[in-house]
This record gives sequence, C-alpha cells and structure tokens, in this order.
Amino acid sequence: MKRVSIKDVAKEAGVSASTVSYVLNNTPTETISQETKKRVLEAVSKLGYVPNLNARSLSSRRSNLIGVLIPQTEPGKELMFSNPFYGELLSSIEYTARQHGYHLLISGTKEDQDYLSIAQNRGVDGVIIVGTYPGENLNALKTLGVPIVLVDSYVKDDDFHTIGIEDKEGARIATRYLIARGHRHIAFISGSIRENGVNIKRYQGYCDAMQEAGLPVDEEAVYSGTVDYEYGITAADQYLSRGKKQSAAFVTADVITMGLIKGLQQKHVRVPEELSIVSFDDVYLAQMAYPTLTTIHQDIGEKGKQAVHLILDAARSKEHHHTECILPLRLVERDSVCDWRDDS
Amino acid sequence: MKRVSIKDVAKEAGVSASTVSYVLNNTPTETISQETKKRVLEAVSKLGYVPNLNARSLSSRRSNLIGVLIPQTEPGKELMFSNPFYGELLSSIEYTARQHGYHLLISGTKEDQDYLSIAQNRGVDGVIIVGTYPGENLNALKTLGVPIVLVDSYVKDDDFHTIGIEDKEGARIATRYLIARGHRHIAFISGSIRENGVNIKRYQGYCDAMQEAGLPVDEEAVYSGTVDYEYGITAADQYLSRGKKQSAAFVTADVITMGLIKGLQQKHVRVPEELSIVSFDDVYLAQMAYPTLTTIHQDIGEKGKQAVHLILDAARSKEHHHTECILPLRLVERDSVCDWRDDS
DNA sequence: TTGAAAGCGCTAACAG
DNA sequence: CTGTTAGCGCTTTCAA
Repeated sequence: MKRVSIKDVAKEAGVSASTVSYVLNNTPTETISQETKKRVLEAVSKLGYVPNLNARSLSSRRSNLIGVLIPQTEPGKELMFSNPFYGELLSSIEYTARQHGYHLLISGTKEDQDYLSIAQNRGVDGVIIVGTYPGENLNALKTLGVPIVLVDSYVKDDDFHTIGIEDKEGARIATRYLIARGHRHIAFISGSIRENGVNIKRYQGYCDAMQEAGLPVDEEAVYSGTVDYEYGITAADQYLSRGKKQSAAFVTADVITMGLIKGLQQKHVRVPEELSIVSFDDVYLAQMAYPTLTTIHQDIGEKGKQAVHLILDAARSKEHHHTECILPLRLVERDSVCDWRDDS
Repeated sequence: MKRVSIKDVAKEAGVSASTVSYVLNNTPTETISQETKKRVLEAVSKLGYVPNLNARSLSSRRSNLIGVLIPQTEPGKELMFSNPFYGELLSSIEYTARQHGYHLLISGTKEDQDYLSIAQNRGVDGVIIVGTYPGENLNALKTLGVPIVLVDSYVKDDDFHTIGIEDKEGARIATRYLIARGHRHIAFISGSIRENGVNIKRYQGYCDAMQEAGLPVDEEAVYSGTVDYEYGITAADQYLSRGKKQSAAFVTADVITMGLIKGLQQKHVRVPEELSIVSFDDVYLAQMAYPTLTTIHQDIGEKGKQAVHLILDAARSKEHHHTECILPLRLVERDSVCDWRDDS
C-alpha cells in the first residue's frame, strides 16, 4: 500500500537515487555500467516500482500529457459526442498518443469557460483544440509556451499549428457532382457559419460550384443551424415549409444528414427520389443510413494521428515554425443521390 | 512566459506562500483575515496566477484526476469508439467530473497491457473501468489504494464499487415481448459471452423467458461475436446460411443490430416483416435506424454520472464499504418488431 | 492570524 | 561511471 519511491529502489540496489533515475530514463548524457543497470532494474521489478509522473513533471517540466479540448456543440448540451466525428477523432488521437507514451487529458469546454487553466494546471506538453473558438480565448493559450494544434480551424497564426482538410474543395466536389447529375436547385445545409470555421469555407465551395455552372445561389436554399441530428430534423421541416424548392442538397455533416433523412421520411418524402443528398465526413453512420450516404470522405483517423504528430514533432524540435497540414478529400458514391428528372 | 508561482503571489501580496495556499484552498483549520484574503486574491488575479496541480498533487496526495479505462473492443482495432455507447458514456463521465472540478485521464487498453501503471503513474484519485477484464488484472489495481468503479462488470469484490443495469431482467423483458407478439423461434445475438460479463446475464434472461413460455433454446439460434457493426453483418449471413429459422431476434447491442439490418437488407430480407428485432442500449443510433429500433433503453448518461459520484463519495468518506448501483431498464417500442404470422 | 521550514518524488547540473 | 546537492511548486505541521 505504501508507495515505493525512487529512494527505496536506490537503497535496494545499493546506489543513489540519481543513478536509478539515469537508468530509468536512459539519460543520454550519463553512462551507466551494465552491472549497475542490471541491479537497478532488478530492484525496480522486485519492489514493483512505478515512477510518479507528477513528480517527474515537476522537476523536468515535461508531463507526457496532451490536452485535448473538444467543443460542446451546443451551450445547453452536456454531451460532447452528439456527433460521432468527435468520437472517431478522439479514438485516433488517444491511440496515437498512447503509442508514443503520452496520455490524454480531455475536457469538454463551454464557450465561456477559460480552458487555459485546464492545461496550465497540469503542465501539458501540448494542446489539441478541435473546432473553432473565439480568437481571444486562443490568444490566452499562447502564453502556455507549448505547441498548440488547431483541428479544423482557419485561424491563421504563426503560434498555432493547424490540421484540416480541403473544405472548400470538398464542397465544390460535392456540389459539382449534384450539378452533373442534373440538379439545378441545390440546398446548402450546415451547422453555424462562423468566421474561421469550416462551414464558411464549405459555403464558399458550394457557391463557387453553383456560379461555375451559371446557377444562382438562392438565399432561401441556405439552411444553417447546429451540427446535430435534431437540427437535421428541423431542416427537413424548414425545407418542406419553404416549399420543397430544391431537388438536391449538400449537407456539411453526416449527422445532420441522418436527421434530415429521418425528418423527410416522417413526412413521406423519399430520398433520393425527391431529394438527393451529398453529405460530408463519412463517419460510420454514413454506411448505416438508409439509404446509405453519398458523402465526402475525410480520413478522420489520419487527422487525429497527424494532430498528435504535430505536437510531438514541435515539442522535439523546439522550433517555432508554424506547420500546416491539409488532408485530401474524396467523394464516395452510395445511394443518397439520383439523377434529376423533370416531374412537372 | 515565465510561470508565476505561489511565491510570486506571496511577494506581491506581501504575505507568505503558506498564507496564499490557505486562502486559495479555504483551508478549514486556518483562519485568515478578510483583509489579507482580499490582498491575496487581488495579487492572484493581477498576476494571472494558476496553481500547478502537479505540485499540489505531489504534496497533498490528491490529484483531482479520475482515470477512465475504455476497452478496445477488438485486439486488432485501434479505435475504442466502434460502439457509440462508449462515446455517450464518456461524455457523461467527463461532464460530471468537470462539474466537480475533476479532470479525466483516459486510456484505451489492450487486453494484455498493464493499465495499473497508467493510473499509478499519475496518482489518480479514482478509476472508472468500463467493461469486463480478466480478474488478475483487476486485482493489481487494488494496490492503488483509490476507489475503483467497475461499469458493466459482474466481478464481485468488496474492493470494487460497481455500477450496472438489470441485464438479465432486460433480456427477459425483450424476449418476453417477442414471445407476446407471437414469435416462437427467437435468435439470441450478442458480443462475446464471458464470465462476469453482461452478455452472459442477458443470455440467461433470454433462456429464462424462453423456458417460462415453454419454448426450447436452440443452440443454432444463439449467435455470438463481437460488439460492432461488422459482426452484425456477419450474423445476418450466418442467419441466412443456417436456414433463416427464426422469425425474431434479441440482439444485445444497437450497434450490432445496425449491422444485422444492413446485412439483411443487402440480401433483401425485410425487417421486421421477415425478422423482428428487439435490441439493447438505445443509443442515438436506435432512432436513426431504418426501421427505428425497438430496444431496451438504458440511461447511459445516468450511468456515467453515478460512476463519477461513486468515486467522489468514496474518496470523501474514506470508508471502504463496497457500493453497488443498479439502474433500471425499460422497453422502448419502435418499428423493428411486428407480430408473427404464419407464412407457411 | 500568519510565517518558517520540511518534504512530496523526481531530475539535472556539478563534482568527484 | 556514480553520488551530492539543489530545486520544481505546493501543502502542512508547528511555532510564533
């Protein structure tokens, strides 16, 4: 029950505490004889010694901890996983971190909350921030002096590394695809369109594709709410009450699409016959859906992996050149789109 | 950039470091004058002081950290969130912990990995373990000397607190419901059936209900695999290759059911007309499914919340009486079940 | 009501 | 090649 400390090990092995430390950390500047090393290792396993990482962190100023900030989608909501995207991303981050001997300190965040202290508190070695936050909050984080990776944010700042995807291009591909299938009235349905967020880029891509094809962007065809299932249902209602004017929609998140389809089905509107949909993300939901979702695939696992690597690399090299990583996107064709045909 | 420490605050306020500590912790044994308190607080906010929790943990032996161990469903898989159940549970745990000033240290675990050290390392104040693990691994955790909560495990041990649901009863309710709807050949489809796991209880509940009704439990009607979408598809294939002998199935996880339905749809088997399904969990998937899932609802949010409370209470009271918390279940009727009618 | 001092467990110069 | 020493930032007796 009594914790065994480095001193106990030292005593057992008949060496000093620092020697034990050197052996355990493979300290490059010190060189220990095989004999001593062996004795120390034996003492360690005999006593079942496990280093106290808090103490280590105190004196060495590295914690092997990575802080992860996941946005709470909605202020009122307590759950951060209303979108499976976060779960998949977090999985990948956790796995990659663990491979490298790092642990994860996770926290959801309320908009108004000062998440700076969370990190500062624990002396994390780096912070991964998912989503878009107001700039002033981010600025406070700089004072931490550790690498910070922004996932899916277009905040440009030399002090932050970023990892994202070709949001605009993805939206363009999606929209073009619908146009190629004969659709001319195409809705854009997304979560909130915020400065430096992904949705504004996707909106631009959507507009670009429409304009390229000489199609007007109708104000009424643009739906914006929150990134969750419930909003999808709401959007379905709005679509119907606005007169069902589009034959296709580009939706910026699979989870919204799920709700949209559900909402439409409840009103006996068929997908894709009456509304073709190209979605975004390709989370596992996309295959579970009925119909399965034609969607812009992003490699969420890779996103998480790269985020961790950015932290580790930055921590290692100590250089402060900002790195930007953009992952490619591709369209996956499934069953939520059909050709447009004139019913009138 | 330079971290401000308690000493800086002390200097600024013209008091000693210990006084600052007293003020910040509201130490009950010490009593500080309003005047001093005010000066300290002013200095804190002026300097933007944030306590270093590692240091605090070192000297006070509490870390305000809760360790959470999430099983990696499959040895080969790197992702822990193949089942949205974990995401929802973790959300709730995180939220509750944060409300109480605790942070979460999460880790996936490989079966063979010694997750003891993860916790020991960081001096967590408690550990929440989700799922079933081999007993010997758990025993090692006892040496930590902190409260441990087992979620969804039937390991009985005075050193562990447990939180779970009425698995057996839930299965009984589900199976009885199918029987009441006229079904006589009912499949049981689940993840691996392990000692002390939930599925063995659910299997028992299934058997009980069958026997009560005088129905035989057919070996061939029992399918067991892994708790994921892919297995559901596999189970669909098996069901067909074994001759489609059952008119209904009780499936022990919504995520498996999703795969099952998909697998059946691919083979043009209709749900519920050809196979009625009662599922388990009622994760958000259940409503997204087509058809929506009739399923045994469990309150995942409550489960996470209680898990955290068990830790906090145990840490506070220092008593070591084992607490057991069992949450109720109920059937939610949706669209994946219909009455049996004789087609032959 | 406050401060001085010891120490939590570890690392990192610096000696030897 | 190894030990001594001095902290890391905080809490907590104990004394004043």
